[in-house]
Amino acid sequence: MISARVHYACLAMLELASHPSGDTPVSLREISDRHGVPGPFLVQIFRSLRTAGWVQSVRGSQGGYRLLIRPSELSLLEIAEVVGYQESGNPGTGKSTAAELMLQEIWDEMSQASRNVLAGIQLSDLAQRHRNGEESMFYI
Amino acid sequence: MISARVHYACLAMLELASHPSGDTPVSLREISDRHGVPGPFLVQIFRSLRTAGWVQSVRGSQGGYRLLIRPSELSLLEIAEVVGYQESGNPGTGKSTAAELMLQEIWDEMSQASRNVLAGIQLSDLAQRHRNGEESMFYI
DNA sequence: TATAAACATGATCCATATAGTCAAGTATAG
DNA sequence: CTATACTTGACTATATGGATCATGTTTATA
Repeated sequence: MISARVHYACLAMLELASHPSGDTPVSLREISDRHGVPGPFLVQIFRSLRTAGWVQSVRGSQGGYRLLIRPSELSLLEIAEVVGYQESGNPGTGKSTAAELMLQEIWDEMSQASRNVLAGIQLSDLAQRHRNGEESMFYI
Repeated sequence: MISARVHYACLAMLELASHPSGDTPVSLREISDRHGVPGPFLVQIFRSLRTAGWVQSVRGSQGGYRLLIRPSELSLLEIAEVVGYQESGNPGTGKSTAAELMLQEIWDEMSQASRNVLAGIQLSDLAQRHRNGEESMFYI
């Protein structure tokens, strides 16, 4: 359902958001080591994050990435989408029986339901929850 | 998001549910022709539906399939699952950072949200909606 | 009883997307 | 000037889903 790409991307952004800003940037190596993320794969993901303008790359020794955007202004849905969440719409796009259209509406509704979950969680929520251990504090 | 398999399966069950019971069974050919469903693919799908015990096959000439279950007792989620909706769980199953577990919960919640949509629609709802043209009458 | 209509079963193929890799290059701290 | 680390672009491999084929079995009906 959720691709590894999206999973890693959110993990990475959370890592950046949890890092004291103004400090030395976070290297891919750190993220790659801390969680089991395959190194070169992270590179691909960060390319997308950088294109989106959310992170800044610092080249050279002691380089890495810094967060550019306020974590409260970025939802998980936005992150997921920028690394390729659900490019291709649902099936059946093209034919058209009454029955098929009806089903199509349902698939859309479904898709919307899951997107709403992601849309409702900001990166800042994630970071806060992370700091406070594992207590569930989204819907308070 | 929704596979063609699931789409076709729901379409097929709707077709059976819309057919006067006690009448001659519905042949795969009819379904295949009416909507653009590739013939031999339907065979695969009906194998699952039959194994689930929801349809009865009638072999020989004039054969086809009959619905065995009450449409009000079957949800779209059940149909989707029997033809292989979301066998494999979300990614990350195996590792375990605090951050990863936290994300995992979110993916699960997401998955649950979409499943709830399907779980909330019975085959009978679908059939009724189909009869009454295209008016939305799910949440009344 | 012969034949055509249909389902039954199992194997197989192909296209696409995703996960993951490689290599050559550039920038920068120390 | 060297090690570290990002940049870019191409590339491979594996799994999944979609779709097909071939062969066999059952049964209505002419």
